[in-house]
Amino acid sequence: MSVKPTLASVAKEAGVSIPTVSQVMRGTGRISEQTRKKVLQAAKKLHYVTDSRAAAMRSGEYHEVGFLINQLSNPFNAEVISGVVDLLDAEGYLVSVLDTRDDAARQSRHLDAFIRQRRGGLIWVPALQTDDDTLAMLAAQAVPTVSFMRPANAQMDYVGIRNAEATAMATRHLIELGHRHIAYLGGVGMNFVRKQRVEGYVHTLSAQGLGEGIVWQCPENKLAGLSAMQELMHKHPQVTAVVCNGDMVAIGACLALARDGLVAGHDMSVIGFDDIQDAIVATPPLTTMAISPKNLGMRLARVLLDRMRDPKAPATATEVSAKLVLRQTTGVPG
Amino acid sequence: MSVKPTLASVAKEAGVSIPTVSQVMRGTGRISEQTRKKVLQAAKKLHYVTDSRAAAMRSGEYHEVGFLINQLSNPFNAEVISGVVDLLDAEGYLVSVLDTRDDAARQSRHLDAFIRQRRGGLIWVPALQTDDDTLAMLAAQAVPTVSFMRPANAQMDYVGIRNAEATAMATRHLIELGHRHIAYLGGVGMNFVRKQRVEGYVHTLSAQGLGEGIVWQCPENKLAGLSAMQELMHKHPQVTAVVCNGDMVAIGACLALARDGLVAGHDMSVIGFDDIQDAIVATPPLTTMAISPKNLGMRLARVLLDRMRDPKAPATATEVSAKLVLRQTTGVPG
DNA sequence: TCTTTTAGATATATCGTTATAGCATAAATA
DNA sequence: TATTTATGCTATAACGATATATCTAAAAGA
Repeated sequence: MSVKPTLASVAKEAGVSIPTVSQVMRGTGRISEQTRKKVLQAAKKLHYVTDSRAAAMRSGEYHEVGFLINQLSNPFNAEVISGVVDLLDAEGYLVSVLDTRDDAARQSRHLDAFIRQRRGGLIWVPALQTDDDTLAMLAAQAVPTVSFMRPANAQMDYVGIRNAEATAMATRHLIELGHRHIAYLGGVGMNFVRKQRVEGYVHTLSAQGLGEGIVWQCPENKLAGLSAMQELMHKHPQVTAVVCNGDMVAIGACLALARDGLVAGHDMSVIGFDDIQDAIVATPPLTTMAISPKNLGMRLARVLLDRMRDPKAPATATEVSAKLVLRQTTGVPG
Repeated sequence: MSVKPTLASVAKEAGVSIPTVSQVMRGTGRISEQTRKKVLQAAKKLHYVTDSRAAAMRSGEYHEVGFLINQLSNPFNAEVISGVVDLLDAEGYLVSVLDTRDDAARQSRHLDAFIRQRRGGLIWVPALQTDDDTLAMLAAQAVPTVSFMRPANAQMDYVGIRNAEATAMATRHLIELGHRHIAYLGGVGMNFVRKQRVEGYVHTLSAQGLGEGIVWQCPENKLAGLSAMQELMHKHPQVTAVVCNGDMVAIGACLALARDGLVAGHDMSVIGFDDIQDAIVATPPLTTMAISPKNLGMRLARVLLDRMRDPKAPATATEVSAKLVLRQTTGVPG
């Protein structure tokens, strides 16, 4: 294997100076057609590729952004990422994804490494337990940053979901179907998103005089949803409907029903959140609060682009609404 | 927002020279305890974080690696990634994930951007239609690279799966159960992985005098698996068992059966590949050729580490075996 | 013919680090 | 006391690129 090609080696190969090569590569300055060809040929021969870190160091222009996500294995997130990448890719940015797994220590390490790389911008879902030191560090670095799902503070752009509105809508839907004992299932701890969602659920219940509700925890995956639903049914047999924190949990809940020979939408109503691809092929197909993850991702990307172009503009907060998508897991109480 | 802190600003704050700060930050050289404290305090106050690009440029040491994956939304890949990250994170490397979506043009753009960043290492699943130019470019850059799933060429390390062995095992299992009309379902085009898997299937069939088999294409997701299975059953009603290219397709196939009121493992045997988490909670639970994705990821990481430590060592090829995990989607012909 | 303009290239400084060598001052040795 | 050695810090050059200024030769104008 040869050594990495640099401007210097290309310049030598083409018999010109280093700045000349630099100008040819970027299409700036006054260069004769003859020299241009000579340089391009040499660059091609040596497989020259610009060292963007060295370039960025001098020019101050960064075309790399990072995306710190809290759970890479969640298909909803994967689709958001694809939306972000689609738009930023078209604008000439490289998007690198890092998985924090919602662990503050891991996030801190990743964030440190990210800052060390001096990328152009950052999108992140602040991990649970994110401490003030981390926020102070991030602010000190002056990196254009957008918070996703969970707002970090008022000085930082934020893109998220109207969570309370969505769960209120879901709960209302179940009440209108005639349900009186509705539980909330999913999510762990009282993080921002879950707090909002639970609030929307609780407020709607109490506004209708249906008590304080039943709130049940579980991690965001199918297996956890399955066993949580089993426990819930055992402890609270009067429940006839559940609002779920996410589709994975909702699908898990439906699996629990199926194991007991029950049918979702008939014996028990289940409503999800996210509208992941699995929701459509689930049996029965899942009624859910739909977010278009791809659009959400593109919105995120646009906010980040705006921030990078104008670092001094006031911070923005963007919230998108969820839409109730009726499929077959909700119905009148059986 | 303040300007980004540098060694120079910390040096000024602490009243010492730039090299002194550099030495304190890295714990090298001879520094008095007094100066050390002074510098650390100044660094903390300004939230100084090393610019790793500038550092790497001088020292030649890179602690960032990239992972170009062909499908981020596939949970199997997500688990492989988590294995890679776990090990490399512990060794002080930052892993950035890029999604090529198996598109050669997108891969080419990402690879270019990656090379421009001069990272320390690369793991990639060469996209379908990867051209020789791309390989030549990569070779010219002298970046430690490991190919995953699909070998790029003999000069490059490779970590993958014993595909033919696995599908042969799967096919043999079905034959032993008494099946005589076994189809192969899933995958698109004749890429390396699919070719090997189909070969394992075809050889086993013909060795048993069961003809050439039926090979059916479809993308690696549940919905595609569902409709492909419907078509397959319509065109080839004699088929009683299918070997699938992946669990997503297998689960989709089971959904197709359920829609027709059929039961996998009884009316039709289905065997998957990967053993993703969904395989366990599928109804019925999926029989599959299991790979431990996390271990695979850690293996990958170790090969990359070895390569980075010794760039001149001969290229290695590592293949892991799949294990038949019996659940409920295979049984005697109904 | 002499000056001015312009095209086409290059010299030089710089970005934020690290590596190497060097230079004081204090301590240890002869 | 003179010399060596160790300690603690700094000057300088480099990494690979870009920005700015400069320089030469040819073309255009006076």
